[in-house]
Amino acid sequence: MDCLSRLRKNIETKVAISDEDFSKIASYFRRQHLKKKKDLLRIGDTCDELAFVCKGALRSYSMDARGVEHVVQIALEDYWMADLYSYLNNTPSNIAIDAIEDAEILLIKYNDVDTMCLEFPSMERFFRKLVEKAYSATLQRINSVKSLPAEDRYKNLLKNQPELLQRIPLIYIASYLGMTPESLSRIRKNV
Amino acid sequence: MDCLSRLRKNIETKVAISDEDFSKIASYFRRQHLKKKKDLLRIGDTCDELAFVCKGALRSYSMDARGVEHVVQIALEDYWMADLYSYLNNTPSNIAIDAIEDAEILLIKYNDVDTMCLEFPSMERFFRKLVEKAYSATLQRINSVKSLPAEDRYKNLLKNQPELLQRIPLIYIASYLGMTPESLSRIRKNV
DNA sequence: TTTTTTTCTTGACATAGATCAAGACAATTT
DNA sequence: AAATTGTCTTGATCTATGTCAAGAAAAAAA
Repeated sequence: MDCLSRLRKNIETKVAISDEDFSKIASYFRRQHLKKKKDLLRIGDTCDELAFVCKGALRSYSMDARGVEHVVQIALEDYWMADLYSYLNNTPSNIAIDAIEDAEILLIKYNDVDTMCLEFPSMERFFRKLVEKAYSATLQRINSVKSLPAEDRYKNLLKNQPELLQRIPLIYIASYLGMTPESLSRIRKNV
Repeated sequence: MDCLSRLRKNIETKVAISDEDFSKIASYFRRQHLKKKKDLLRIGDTCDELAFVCKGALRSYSMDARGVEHVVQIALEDYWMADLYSYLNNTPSNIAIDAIEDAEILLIKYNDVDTMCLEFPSMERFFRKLVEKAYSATLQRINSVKSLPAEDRYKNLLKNQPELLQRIPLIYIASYLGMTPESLSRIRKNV
């Protein structure tokens, strides 16, 4: 399936749109290919775009005082990725975004999101619902990082997002789950 | 300041509204008093309302397998609180919400949020921006729980939300920060 | 005020998970 | 195919933070 069809399908999981509206909506996006390991956003840059993953995988990560990377999010097909914090607060980003598989993405400027949402109220609704869902999932994740031992966090991922474990190197998964690769390896041996 | 004025001011930090529209918007909300320690939502119930705090303080928390409470969020005046996850997935809530200070709140049914947003596009925009901000803050929080030692998490809270430390018992703060009261006490002794 | 309950502190000890190190694979690149 | 780089595993050890216990202080209830 091509990039724009995926986008349309993704939007239509939440709101209905006409062919005519969709073609105008689509024109706000630009397509980009991102080779594995290439950056979409560097730490220190200001993020002003939102990415929709059509193919491949992106990850966002921060770096702590000792230079250790911490994976914040992993986005496979049909997921959206950005550093909202950097944009909303107009501050340099403290996270980076890169591709962990060759990726096809659609990009839209945040300013254009706002414009588009005024032009198409159903897109305003779409983004509200999209962010609501992402927000609620992230609160669940905070809760799991704080209240579950490493093994349970791994088991939950296995149950809820098995595809990640099949596609993404364990070093990234470990970091996403908030543990070291060594710990994850030992946990997997026991499960 | 009365409850509805606070609500209006909160909305107007993000979008403009006329007197006429606001009075219709206000009519979607109902006011409630919640005494300290009283529940707004119990674990296992389905959450179908969104709360705006006019006065006092709410907290949401989960309970782990051993019966230990984990504070997910603390909401002082002008903050919104709900278990979005329960509503969006129509599942029994795995978090509870109660008052940690006597509270005045405004409640609105989620279904009414959707209706209201169709009637007033600026409210759709308001909620999109509200949730965007909450989402980005929550991602930052995940990152801090995963990448910072307990002492740094405490220092960040001290810098960013000093009011919490003045008003809220440290047992809740500790849990919110993802540590035990004992650890927080020792950290505070050293800072 | 007195009593009861809740919150906070401190010490002794335990432990989940981190760190360090080294080797085995696996996947890219040349 | 060989060389290089990236990923995964395993063992030995360490450490930040948790757990348990007990008392002090503060707040709420009687």
